[in-house]
Amino acid sequence: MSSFSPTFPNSTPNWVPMVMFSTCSTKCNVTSDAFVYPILIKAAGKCGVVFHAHCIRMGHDWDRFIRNAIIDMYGKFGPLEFARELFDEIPERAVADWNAMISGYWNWGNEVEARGLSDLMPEKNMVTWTAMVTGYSRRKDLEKAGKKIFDELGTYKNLVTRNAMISAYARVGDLASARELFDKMPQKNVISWNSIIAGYAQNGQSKVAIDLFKDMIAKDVLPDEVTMVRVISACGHLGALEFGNWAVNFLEKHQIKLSISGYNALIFMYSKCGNMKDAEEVFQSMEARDVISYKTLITGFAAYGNAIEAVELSWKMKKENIEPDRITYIGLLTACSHGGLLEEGQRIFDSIKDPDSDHYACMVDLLIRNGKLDESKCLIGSMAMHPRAGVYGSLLHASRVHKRIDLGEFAASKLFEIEPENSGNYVLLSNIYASAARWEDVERVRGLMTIGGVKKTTGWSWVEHEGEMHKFIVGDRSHERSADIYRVLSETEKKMRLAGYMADMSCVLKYVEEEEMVGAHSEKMAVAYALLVTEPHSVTRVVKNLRICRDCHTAIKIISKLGGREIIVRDNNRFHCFSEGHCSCKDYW
DNA sequence: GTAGGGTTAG
Repeated sequence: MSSFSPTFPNSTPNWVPMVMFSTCSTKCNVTSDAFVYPILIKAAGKCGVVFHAHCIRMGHDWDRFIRNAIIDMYGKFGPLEFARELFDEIPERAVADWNAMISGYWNWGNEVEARGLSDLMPEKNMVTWTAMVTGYSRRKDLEKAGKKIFDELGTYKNLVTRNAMISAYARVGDLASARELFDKMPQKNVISWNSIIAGYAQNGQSKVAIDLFKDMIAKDVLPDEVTMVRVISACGHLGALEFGNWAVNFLEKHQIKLSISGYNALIFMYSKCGNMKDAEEVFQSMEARDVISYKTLITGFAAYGNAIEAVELSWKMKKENIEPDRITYIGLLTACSHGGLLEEGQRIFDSIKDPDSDHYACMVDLLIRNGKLDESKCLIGSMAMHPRAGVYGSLLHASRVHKRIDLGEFAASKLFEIEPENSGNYVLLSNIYASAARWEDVERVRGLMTIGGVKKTTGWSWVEHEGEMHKFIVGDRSHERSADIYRVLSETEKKMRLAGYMADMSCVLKYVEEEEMVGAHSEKMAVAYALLVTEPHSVTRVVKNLRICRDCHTAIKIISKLGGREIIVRDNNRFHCFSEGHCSCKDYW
């Protein structure tokens, strides 16, 4: 962050709204300069400027271009009916008019009208096909109707349609086809790279996305903002702060300017990496913020346990007249839950107009963390909709912590119905029985898993070192420093035991042999590796200050270097900052 | 000299 000084190049240039305003105010009394208007309207659209331009009067040859640009604008920003009115008034429609209208329908998710128009139009071109392919892939509906379009494309294959197909394949999760098409392309441009990088990133393969980005650089293709947004976001998902900082330097070096989404990606990356100071700095430096800026930072604070900051942000949001959406509320409730703000959480929950199952799950979690297990069961009972897995998941976890077998059985029975394939639920229930020494029940639950053919998912974890990601899989010894890792692991265990941290150790090391918890083994490998490459001699000191948060026992990840007496550990989506024997979440054992 | 491809959130 040190050398990072943001500007806002993509804020709307002043002249655009001015010209737009004069266009409208003169009732589109176009002059011979009218040919610039379609370009200006398009430019305005790219900047997000919407203006009222429904008053077009035809009187000039160029007006059909203006009208087309306006249809496009309404198609993007609404109201769509205005676009349709203009479209219906056209006596002789050009292919471009049909295409603009069809894209408008797809933008608003109206497949029926989009398809209807495409069937009606007398002649299609490449643009029509591209719009249709993209439309179907957005609906994840390539199988039903889009495949036919793919085949029909035939002679229309060019750079743009291929790019559209790559992102279409990626959007429906068919990365193999996307990659095949990408590799075989006679020409590529930056959008081809963006499409394939986005494809991997969207499908949870952030590492491949970053590797492709490295390829791209090596091939001297200059990335643009969209590439960087994807790469920075991928760094966030991986917790790869070193490479993320490299990317920030790259932005500066190549003078790639960021818009709001670029800044949002930076907020996301820094928050995910536990670097809330820089996340907040980016947020503060922005000239304009949207709901994503807010919810990303709120979610970051929530994960880090800074409930007050999260709640204060929601007030600031109100002042800026930005309406929280459902994910913002999830972030806020999570923050209250992790920060112990029961009343504030309850107040926020009550203020949600139409709470969904996820909001209930957060609320159940909040009640449980405050010891209100039976109240949470009541809340579940009061739900108008069918509770999703997360709702019972919170209850099941709490039942283990509070040793409430009755509630655990209740939650597990529901979870076995909703997601019978999820091995974690069986493991948790069997652990609940085990902690009460009810071995017959332990065996019974394991039997259920065998009968149902439920397989434990393979645990894996990773840690970043010098810009490279190291992946560890349960039972895997293929890492080049595997011998060292196991040595550090066993030394750590001994030192922890000598230091008298048996209880904490259970979370980090107890299950090395048993591999009881999903992923625990690989997480420990990652921890050991982090110790190995950072400060191998400070293991004892770190261990002395370590307290394990009750949520950490499923997954532990060190994402920062072990400097001083502070250690930042990350589980799936939450940070725990331990120092002096305290955890930032105030939720440690 | 219109229209089509890539963008952030639990």
